[in-house]
Amino acid sequence: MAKKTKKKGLTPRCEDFSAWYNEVVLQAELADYPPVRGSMVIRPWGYGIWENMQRALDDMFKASGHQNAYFPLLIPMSFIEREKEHVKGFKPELAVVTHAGGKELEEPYVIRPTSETIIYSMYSKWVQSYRDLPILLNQWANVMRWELRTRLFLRTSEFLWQEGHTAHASQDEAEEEARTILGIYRTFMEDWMAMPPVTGLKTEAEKFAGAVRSYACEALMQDGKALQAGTSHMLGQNFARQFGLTFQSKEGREEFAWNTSWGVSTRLVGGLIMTHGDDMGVVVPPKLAPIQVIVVPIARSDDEWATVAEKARQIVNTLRDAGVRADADHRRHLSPGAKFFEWERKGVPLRLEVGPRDVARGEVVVVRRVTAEGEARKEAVPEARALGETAGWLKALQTLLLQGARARREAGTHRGEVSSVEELGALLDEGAGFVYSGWSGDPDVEERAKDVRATIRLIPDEEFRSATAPTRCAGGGEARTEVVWARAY
RNA sequence: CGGGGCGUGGCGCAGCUCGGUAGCGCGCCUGCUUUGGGAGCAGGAGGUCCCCGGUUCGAAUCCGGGCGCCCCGACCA
Repeated sequence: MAKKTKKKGLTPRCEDFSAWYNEVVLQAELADYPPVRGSMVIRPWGYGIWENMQRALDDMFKASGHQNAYFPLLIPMSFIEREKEHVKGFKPELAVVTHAGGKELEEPYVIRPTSETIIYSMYSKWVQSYRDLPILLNQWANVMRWELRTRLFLRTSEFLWQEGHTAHASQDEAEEEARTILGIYRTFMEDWMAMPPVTGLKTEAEKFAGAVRSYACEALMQDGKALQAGTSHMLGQNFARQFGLTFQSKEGREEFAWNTSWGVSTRLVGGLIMTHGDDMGVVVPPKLAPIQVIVVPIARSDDEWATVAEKARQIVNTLRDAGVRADADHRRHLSPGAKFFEWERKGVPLRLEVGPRDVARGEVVVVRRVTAEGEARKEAVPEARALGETAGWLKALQTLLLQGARARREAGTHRGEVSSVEELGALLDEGAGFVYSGWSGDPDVEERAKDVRATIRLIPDEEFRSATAPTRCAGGGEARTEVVWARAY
């Protein structure tokens, strides 16, 4: 059996993480390559995960006072060009529509790489007075950034995301909004994805093009690389100035509004894979799994099949009534073993096996996709108990995944004095993921750190900072702040 | 954008050096037997060999040109 597993299994993560990732995405049927370079088809299993992410996030946005809206795919080129830093950041990766209706357009349209410009131009129409503020909108959309090097979910030319865009009457309020959203992202990543990020502020070099400040969630993947998983920007009045987004204040003065924008994308699916996946395949946290419990009937004769299939249906119905996303695999042309492998590859958290023996004994065999230390992977339990405890098992699995990811993040975090770029590079070479160090604030250090492929991921928020602040700097100079270094996706 | 690799049934590949009937594994279809960790046997379907041009009696194979994709590095959610 070991031989067979080896033959049909995935490239082990320790051997080639990148190959493992590509294989797992294809073999778990999360996504596939379409005939268009750099883009992807998200298959039902992958899209199901994304839909669950969307639902959770959407609920959180709504609960915090945001509404959804939709803005156009095409943006006049002149809009993108209006904010100086913004255009600098995006110009190289724009896809431009120059022809339509059989004619060359007078002004080309860009396919949105992000929607700040068109949205704030609309806000300027809608806002006259401070009474019209704040505007708290979000849109679920696709965007396009012409990427040179792409990877399924992690970086594709077209991707799906949500982009929130808000306008406020004061800087404080905008600042608070940006921080609130960062908190929502963090909560979502921890509670739903079981992917605990570090949060903080981006450096000038790493911030969003056009923003005053960018905040981000950075998660540590199993291979020790950091993934920027969500960003929230305080845009100041940069866009408001360019698009005439003004309002009359209580005092009667005309003022520019303060904006924020924030987003997470289908990249999160990639993060999920690289956080929890193992050499058998994907592991989907129960709260995001399109199918939480897969019931596999096992039978020899047609008679047996009739019995177990009926039992499987009953179990599925009972679980569904209890709010569990359950399904049964009634395909008869596949052996049970083949089904086991398939659903494990796809990362379904729990499997219930129902064979003639089990039915006779009033039992089912429960199999966990991941187990805690000392916990049985497979056990036969009375059917009634299984049905009663499924919700609890799923909850425990969710917790277990978060604990595991937390432990890996801690194990991959290096704290202590780092006094040179070379030392930083050595630490990363030795397997460190997040390296905390002091920083002088000099962008030149960031430039030099590129030699060891390291970037400052964040100036971490208070709770992530080291107990004793570092005194030395990764790149020389006086330590003014603590930063988190990593090699990043 | 630089470097590397690859384009041959749905997928993974061999064949190419040395030109001559297009092959293997998996998958797929049919039938029978199976089913508690990737089922077995028998029969069967399925190909503009990436494209264009050249050489040749004859090109998957040799020559020229193009296109596409994947992987590794610099920039980016």
